[in-house]
Amino acid sequence: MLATVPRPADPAVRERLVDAAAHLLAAGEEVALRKVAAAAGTSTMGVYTHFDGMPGLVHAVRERAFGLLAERLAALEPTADPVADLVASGSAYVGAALAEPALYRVMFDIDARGRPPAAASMTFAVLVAGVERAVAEDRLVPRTDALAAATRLWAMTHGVLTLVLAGALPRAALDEHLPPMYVAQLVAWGDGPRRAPASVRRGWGTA
Amino acid sequence: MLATVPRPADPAVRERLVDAAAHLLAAGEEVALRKVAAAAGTSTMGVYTHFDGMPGLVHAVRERAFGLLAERLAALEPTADPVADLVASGSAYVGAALAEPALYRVMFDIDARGRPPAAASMTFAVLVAGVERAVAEDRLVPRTDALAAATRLWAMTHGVLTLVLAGALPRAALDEHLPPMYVAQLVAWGDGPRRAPASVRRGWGTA
DNA sequence: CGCGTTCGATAGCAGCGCTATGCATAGCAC
DNA sequence: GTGCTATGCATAGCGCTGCTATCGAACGCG
Repeated sequence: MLATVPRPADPAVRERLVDAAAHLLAAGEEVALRKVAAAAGTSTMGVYTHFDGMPGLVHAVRERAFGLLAERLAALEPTADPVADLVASGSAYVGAALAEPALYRVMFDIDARGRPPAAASMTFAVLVAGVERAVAEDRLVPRTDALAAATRLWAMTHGVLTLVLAGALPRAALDEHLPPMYVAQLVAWGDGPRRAPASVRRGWGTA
Repeated sequence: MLATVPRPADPAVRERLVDAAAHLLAAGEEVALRKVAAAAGTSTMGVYTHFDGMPGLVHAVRERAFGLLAERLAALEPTADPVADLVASGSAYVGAALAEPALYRVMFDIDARGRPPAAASMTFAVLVAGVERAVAEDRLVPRTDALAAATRLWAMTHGVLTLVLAGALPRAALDEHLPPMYVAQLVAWGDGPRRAPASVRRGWGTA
């Protein structure tokens, strides 16, 4: 039958391709097949042996970006105040996006049909853990589970961020709106639970 | 000097080009120069005489899309409850985006260097008017001006929406998260004003 | 009517992602 | 060590992209 063993692909080439793509992205240049290959010191075929064409390469870049973001968030030192820590986490998230806007765009590219990379859930897990800690210390509005609260914080941050990156809102909107949004969303300043009226509760997505 | 008058460009061609582009977008097909020109029954040059190349055509499509969205929102009949009207407005916004996801993507394409089209501010103005009405009837959290509240509602909706469109959140997230987010953000269920602690107030965007 | 000016059609260019082909090489059998 | 095989990687080419140079035709005015 099959007697011999295939020649292994060079992992360094793969690494260099992802590096090159990320570098082009950070430099604001277009991430094109020939450019990436040239910058990685290889030929265009490497993108097809190591990845599944350009979409595969971009997916790898997103994977790495989410991994780095998760590390960055997990590296934040927790303080005595879990709510302040959530805010710091959000601030770090925004800071990372502003530092490399093109990378953030690719990470959440709406056209990316492929499901978000595995590392994305790791990033989200960091946020959920922070919310759970705040819940454990009774700092949040009751009746809101950690997963839902984390999702909402994420969506709010992402919403303001993308509008700023798209130029629809000025950069100052981040400082102006995100803090009060966070507060209104999750912090209970000593008062009780609230319920939404029925008119607010239905008719959003699936009609 | 100049004695004669230039031959006028046919406005119908321009119209047909925008139509064709929007139709391709709605059909999920790629909006390519030759496809648009063929669908509009003209040549590729029309895109350069009526617009400034493909980016210009796309800009025109966004302009039209924002205009239609503004009309759609303004057409909602106001009820006695301004807060419920705001919710209905948000629901209509989400419905429009879900009906034509590709169009919504183009409208808020983060790569669009050109500033958002003029019609976008008209769409936003409808939302601001709704919030102002709620403010006038004392239905909102005090200390929040209408412009800021409208911006936050917009950002929240846009955030959840884009995450859903990107596949990062299930479609059910719209129904699950947006209503409580709206409520937490703007409705005062009979209690007083709140203030964010200093730790939450700084360090977001511009550090 | 004739003129000037612009529209819009055609052809070609550089670049894109992708694939078919060819060669060199890494690993196993002996 | 030697031969074989399967794979990684390089090259060339295809069909497509947006864009531009060129040119004939249509229009409005004097």
